[in-house]
Amino acid sequence: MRACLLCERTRPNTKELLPSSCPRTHNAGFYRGNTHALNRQDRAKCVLICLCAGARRGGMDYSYDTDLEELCPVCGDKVSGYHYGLLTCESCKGFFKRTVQNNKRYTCAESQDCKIDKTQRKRCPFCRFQKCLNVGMRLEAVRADRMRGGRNKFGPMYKRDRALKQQKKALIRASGLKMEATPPLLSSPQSDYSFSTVLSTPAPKNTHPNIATSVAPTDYERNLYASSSLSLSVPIPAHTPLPAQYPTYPTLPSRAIKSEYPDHYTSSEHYTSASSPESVPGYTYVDQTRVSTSPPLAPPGLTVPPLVLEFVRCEQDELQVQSKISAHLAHLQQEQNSRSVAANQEQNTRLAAKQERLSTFGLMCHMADQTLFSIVEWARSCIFFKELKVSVNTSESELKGYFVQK
DNA sequence: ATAGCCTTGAGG
DNA sequence: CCTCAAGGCTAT
Repeated sequence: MRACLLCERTRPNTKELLPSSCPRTHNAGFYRGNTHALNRQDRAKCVLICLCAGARRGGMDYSYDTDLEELCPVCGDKVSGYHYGLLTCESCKGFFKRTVQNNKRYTCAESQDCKIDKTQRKRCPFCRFQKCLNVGMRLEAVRADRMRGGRNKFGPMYKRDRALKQQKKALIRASGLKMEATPPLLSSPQSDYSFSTVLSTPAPKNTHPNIATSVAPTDYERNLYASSSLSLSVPIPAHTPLPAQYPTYPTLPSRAIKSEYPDHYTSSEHYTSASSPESVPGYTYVDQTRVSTSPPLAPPGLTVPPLVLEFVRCEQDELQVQSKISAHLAHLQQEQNSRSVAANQEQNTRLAAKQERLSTFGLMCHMADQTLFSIVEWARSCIFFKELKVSVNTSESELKGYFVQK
């Protein structure tokens, strides 16, 4: 018997139960030989329990890095780790795996807009799987060969996402300590920068017609899309905008990996004749390690300026932004495919070719627009934007009219 | 069918 | 050797 690395209570060195000390984690399965190697979620449980019992190891506080506040973007349940591209709960992980591995097809008895939350997630597998895809779960992360263990190509993405979240936490925690000592400078109702607040702030009801109206938003989603009161959000195609049963994603020529399941989830054959074989998209994986590095962590004791905190608060979750962009690009590509087919049907006349060029140019303009809107949205979500004075030459209504129009 | 727990194994 | 995200197993 040796002491637990975390709570210093005795533990067995073989796989046997030790129910009297740490009932949820000191049991079989959480050990590996003599190493007492807990994975993150188990460590989180153990730390939580041990903290509740007043345990500390070497005076160190283990209340950080529990991730317990994170909610599954599909059903709002507690996440258990990164699964198929993003942080999800264990049940949605299993559901997604079963669906893809067994090539399941579901139908919705209602109007494909069922609410998916922890208590109702079993009701409609169609809408649940739809939501899995919409929030960004990746089909290609399900292995066709069913090989266990190891790592996939999403590792760097998970790592970077985790690092970003840790940095946010560190900044927020640092600010929380400083904020306790000094009165808040900001008059915003969201001037509480505690971790739990940032992750699950109850937000105003989403007003965007394309976002989460067909699938009821969880707290997680409400937080994600809460930044804008005007309709500046990049729309997420929910159920109807995409022709396929489930959304499709664009293929990029480099660093693109395709789902190992060449199935109906990616195909649009049932819904449109516009798709050529090469237009049936795969799934794009962007190597996040190539993206420029994030600002460094705030050293302990450093006072973080409120402005920096405000920018951090406004920053959207990277994986969510990615999935939004992917979904939108898919929609654009679908439009383009339709136009291409229309052009072919006109026997490749010069007029059709010209139309094709124009549509491609239009697509590019559209993408540039969306990029600009995203930047504007980010800027608008800062409370400092609201404090800006409207210039003499431009009335506030004109400005707002511009943004609403966009 | 679901969901929680367990095993596996590449990569760090 | 450890981590953790895959797949597998199984009670419900």
